[in-house]
Amino acid sequence: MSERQPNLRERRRSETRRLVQAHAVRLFTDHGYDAVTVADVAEAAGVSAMTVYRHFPTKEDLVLIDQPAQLIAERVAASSAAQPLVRRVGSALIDAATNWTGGNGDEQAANERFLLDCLRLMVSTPALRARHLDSQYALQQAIVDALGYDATGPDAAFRAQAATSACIAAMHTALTRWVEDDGHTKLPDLIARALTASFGDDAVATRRKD
Amino acid sequence: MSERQPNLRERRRSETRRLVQAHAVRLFTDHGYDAVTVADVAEAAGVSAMTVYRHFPTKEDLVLIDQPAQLIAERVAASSAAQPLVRRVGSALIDAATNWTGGNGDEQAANERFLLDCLRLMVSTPALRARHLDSQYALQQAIVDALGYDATGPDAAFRAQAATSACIAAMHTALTRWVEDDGHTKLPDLIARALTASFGDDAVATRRKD
DNA sequence: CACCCAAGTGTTAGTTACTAACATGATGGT
DNA sequence: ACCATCATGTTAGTAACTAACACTTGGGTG
Repeated sequence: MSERQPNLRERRRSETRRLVQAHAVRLFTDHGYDAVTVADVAEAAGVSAMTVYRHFPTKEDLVLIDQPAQLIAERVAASSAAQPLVRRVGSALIDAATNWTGGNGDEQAANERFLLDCLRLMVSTPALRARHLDSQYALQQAIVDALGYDATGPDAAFRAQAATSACIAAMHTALTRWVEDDGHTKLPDLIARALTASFGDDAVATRRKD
Repeated sequence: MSERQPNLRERRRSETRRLVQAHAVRLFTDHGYDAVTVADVAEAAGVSAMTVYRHFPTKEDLVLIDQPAQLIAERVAASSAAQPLVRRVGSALIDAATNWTGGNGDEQAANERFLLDCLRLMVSTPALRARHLDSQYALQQAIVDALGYDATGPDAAFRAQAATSACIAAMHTALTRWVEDDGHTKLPDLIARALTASFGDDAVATRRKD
């Protein structure tokens, strides 16, 4: 909390970015993603269409959320290589989700509501769903790199790819359910249940059986 | 092989469709998906741009392949409900892949080469990869329906969703590897290996332990 | 065989996402 | 006080689609 010295320019920039995105999600939610043009969003936010594109490369990016891929990858890399693959990845995913949705401030609650709005759109709109799935594909690559099985041979790398993709798919199912429940169920719990349903009890139960 | 009585119109129609798609995949492979316009494809195929859109709703559909979702769903529905979820789904996927890539005629070999070209584009082009992942999402819904766990309660349905999505993700990893190997390794074997890496030996070994 | 309907195709005009290039006004350091 | 830089606006252009209308041709019907 010490590098709090953003320029006026930077503050303005991130503020318009936030404004544009907020108006976009609201309009998309109210009238449907396809029925709202980028020009509409720009007008609602009081900027030009070009400014929207300067902040968000595509219309889809107005809704897509950056998952903390960096954070997840770090946790995976830090995990013990002695554990089975699915547990290494699964634990990292649960861990990251805890830090992601946790917190109980006022701002945090608003953030979570916004996040749920975005995810609702992502699940229901084909174009957004497709892009979101592809971004999880990128997350998969980051995790596989962090696992460090590339050098062990092509077969080990293949197994790492397979196990990681399966874990992420289970997490995606949990995410979908989380949205359907409007965020009432705790996300980490949902992920743990999804992993258990896919890989069995021993893939998740980190508390016993060290 | 007995309902061979297609109209001349229908034959012409499917022939132009095939022609357009073949030229499209060739051009995309040679110059890159983004560098080729729909007008280019139309010109190469000797038709108007409008005709291309009449056969393929979007440019992406020129490359996307219909996976035999119907076939897979039927096999899942026919499998014994006593088996664990991942084995029910996994066996169906392996089974379907066997019937899909099998065969050894001349036409079959050409089909497989075309299929590999399409998949290569799907893996390397972001827009196509995203759409492909979304189509597998649709496959997931079909499989979950076929599993028949919807009526058993919301928790069972959630477990079915999770396990199915994980299986499909593993299959997708196998598909990607298959493309990288240019189809040299047998696809069913790759799927089996991916499933084993994710879920352990007992998820696949159908030969012993009935 | 003549007739007519419908299907496949072409043409044109329009919308929308997105890009490139240049102009302008404000910010921030010197 | 001065100037470079950055955020933004404006304009013009490309390409993926869509809608509407006209034309040709295969195919069934009298």
